[in-house]
Amino acid sequence: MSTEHELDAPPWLRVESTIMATARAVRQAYDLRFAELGLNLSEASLLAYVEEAGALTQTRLAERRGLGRAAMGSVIDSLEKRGLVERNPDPDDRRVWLVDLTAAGKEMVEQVTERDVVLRKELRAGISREDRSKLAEVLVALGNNLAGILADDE
Amino acid sequence: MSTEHELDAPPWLRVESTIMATARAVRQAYDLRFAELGLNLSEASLLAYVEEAGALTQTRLAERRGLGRAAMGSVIDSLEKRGLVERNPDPDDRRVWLVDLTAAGKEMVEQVTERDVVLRKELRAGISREDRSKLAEVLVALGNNLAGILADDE
DNA sequence: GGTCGATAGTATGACGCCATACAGTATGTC
DNA sequence: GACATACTGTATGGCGTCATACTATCGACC
Repeated sequence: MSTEHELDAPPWLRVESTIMATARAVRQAYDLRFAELGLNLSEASLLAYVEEAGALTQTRLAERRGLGRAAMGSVIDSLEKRGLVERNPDPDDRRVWLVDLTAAGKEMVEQVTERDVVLRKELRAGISREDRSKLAEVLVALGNNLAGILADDE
Repeated sequence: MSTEHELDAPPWLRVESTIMATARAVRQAYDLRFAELGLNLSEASLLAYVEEAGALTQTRLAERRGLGRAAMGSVIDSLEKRGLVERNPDPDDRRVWLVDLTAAGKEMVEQVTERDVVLRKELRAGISREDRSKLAEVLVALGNNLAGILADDE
């Protein structure tokens, strides 16, 4: 099996490294495909998320998308500059912004989705549904172990 | 199945995001455990790799560890400053350095390996060998698809 | 109703990695 | 041998993310 060497290799060539390398490649591939739209992966995915979830505060968005609040703020900044997203005040809490799509943002989401569908099909080539399911399952288990380690050690 | 939502969720919550989040957590966990040694993951893994593979040029190291040459250079810089690694000239090629461990570096590798063994055991908790094997296999397949995409689009 | 601890968003500085451009060196060709 | 081409390592600037510290605001308790 071609992956056997991955598992029997010393730690530094192992699954952990493969995960990180794959993550970098995923980002590159999405960035490449979204470049025509003037977006990167973080921006495109936030647009699509807001369309689905509706207007949310920045902290909620950060939590759900797995980013820090500062990082989320800067993604929103750049989308706002391009007029794809707007910050609306929340009448009940003057600390927060409710981030929502503009009309231009809604149009952009369609472009993003089109490209995403194509890219995902290419990524899935030769990988069965069960394989993908298993991948997610094991990654989640790994993530849980990692969360425990990070929490325990403070 | 608890991961089902991952796969049926919109693209932005899917396997790709999980991969990237897991990659970040892996880095954090290793960085945390190596912090006592004054090392981060990149530095520790390079030390261990050099011990295994012997003295190599920076470009070879970069290729095998999946980094760019510039990034590899700066990892070596910081290890060299701490006296864990040394750059020796290659008598046959004045362009290159042969990067090798110092005596202090060899001692450090033992510390690194100890901690790595412990950490890997924790990471593997509840994940069978077949699961890990499958994980690597699917990640490699995904990586190949990604490499094709990145190459095709230039 | 004032005060105090929590929370939202922002500013700043750091890190790891990348891509590009550059100077020095090697190698193959005429 | 001279020259063009390829390759090594480094410098620089950019990107995305994080951690920390700060201000403004909320909510609860005296």
